[in-house]
Amino acid sequence: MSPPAIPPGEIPHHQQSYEAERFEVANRLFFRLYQCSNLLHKNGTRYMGDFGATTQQWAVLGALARPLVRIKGMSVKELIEFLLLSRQNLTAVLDRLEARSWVERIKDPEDGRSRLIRLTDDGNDAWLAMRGPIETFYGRALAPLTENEQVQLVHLLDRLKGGLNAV
Amino acid sequence: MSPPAIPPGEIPHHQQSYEAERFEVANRLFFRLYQCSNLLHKNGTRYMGDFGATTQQWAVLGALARPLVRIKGMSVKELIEFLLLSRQNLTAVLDRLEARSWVERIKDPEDGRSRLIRLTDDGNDAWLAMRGPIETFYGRALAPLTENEQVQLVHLLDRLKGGLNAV
DNA sequence: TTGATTATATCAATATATTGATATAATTAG
DNA sequence: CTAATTATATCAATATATTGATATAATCAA
Repeated sequence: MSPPAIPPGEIPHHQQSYEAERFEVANRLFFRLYQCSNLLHKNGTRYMGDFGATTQQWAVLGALARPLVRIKGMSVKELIEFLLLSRQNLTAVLDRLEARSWVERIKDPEDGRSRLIRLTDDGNDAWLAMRGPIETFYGRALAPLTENEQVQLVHLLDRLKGGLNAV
Repeated sequence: MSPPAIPPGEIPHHQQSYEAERFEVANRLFFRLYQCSNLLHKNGTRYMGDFGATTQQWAVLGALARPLVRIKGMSVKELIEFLLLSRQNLTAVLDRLEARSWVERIKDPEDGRSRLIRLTDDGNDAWLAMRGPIETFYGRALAPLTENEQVQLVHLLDRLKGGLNAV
């Protein structure tokens, strides 16, 4: 038997549905990402209620609380590249954190143009106090996933981040 | 040989590092989610530049363009539960979409209190035109993942959504 | 029918979040 | 030394995004 003729310029039916299926998977993937992000910010901020903090401030404090950064601080440019948000937006978040005395802007001894953002002692205390609710949040949010699945999800999100960055 | 004695009230060292490792995985997972979400909105909106639309409007149009919804429309309440954002926020997004004549609010024949949000013909045309850039965006963003990995990621995000919803 | 509930809308306050334009100061390259 | 670059900041406009309080109209339960 010879294969069925395909009219020129027309996409075979099985290939059309293949393309459609690929789109459906991608669409579902990004919509789930969208939903998870909405829930992360909505419920995450709720968990930070006792501190009057938001998930954005949580992210900044978390970045600055890392062992090596805790002492040296981090430049605005580094924070922007790490958190992936705009300079103007980060400035506003830092202003609020500075107004609460949770972070301070100090001069970079190695580059006069640069200013280093550093956690204050108050900011460090706040971060340590937040760790409790954050651990509870993590535990509950990740309850449906095994430890292996969590590691796997981190790897996949890592790759997705690379793709989204190069888009 | 007897096992080493563990001082009461003190957590054994190997268990401490286990807990710390668990937290690290969770922390990395949610930070990757945070970064991916930032990139999705930042670059996604850039891809919608020709239409002057945002990722939020993209999400709403996508929800309303689905086969069964296209004709009947969707109540505000259903949209809120689907998109997982606040009523006040959705109202503002719908106001902008209505001002552009991309959606319309019609009375629900089955419930006088409810109003159905429906895509207009203009809105449907806009959505169809957006499909091109969206497919390009999806293709590039998912380039680092195999088809199997994409399906797997959808499943894992599905579970994560469940956890985040119950948190 | 009265009363509670439900669906939506609106107003206000606050915090993100983007792009674009402009400004200042410090470093670096020529 | 001069000029270009770099790092940050600021102002403006617009679009999300939240909670809380208030209002209106329709449905539903008693």
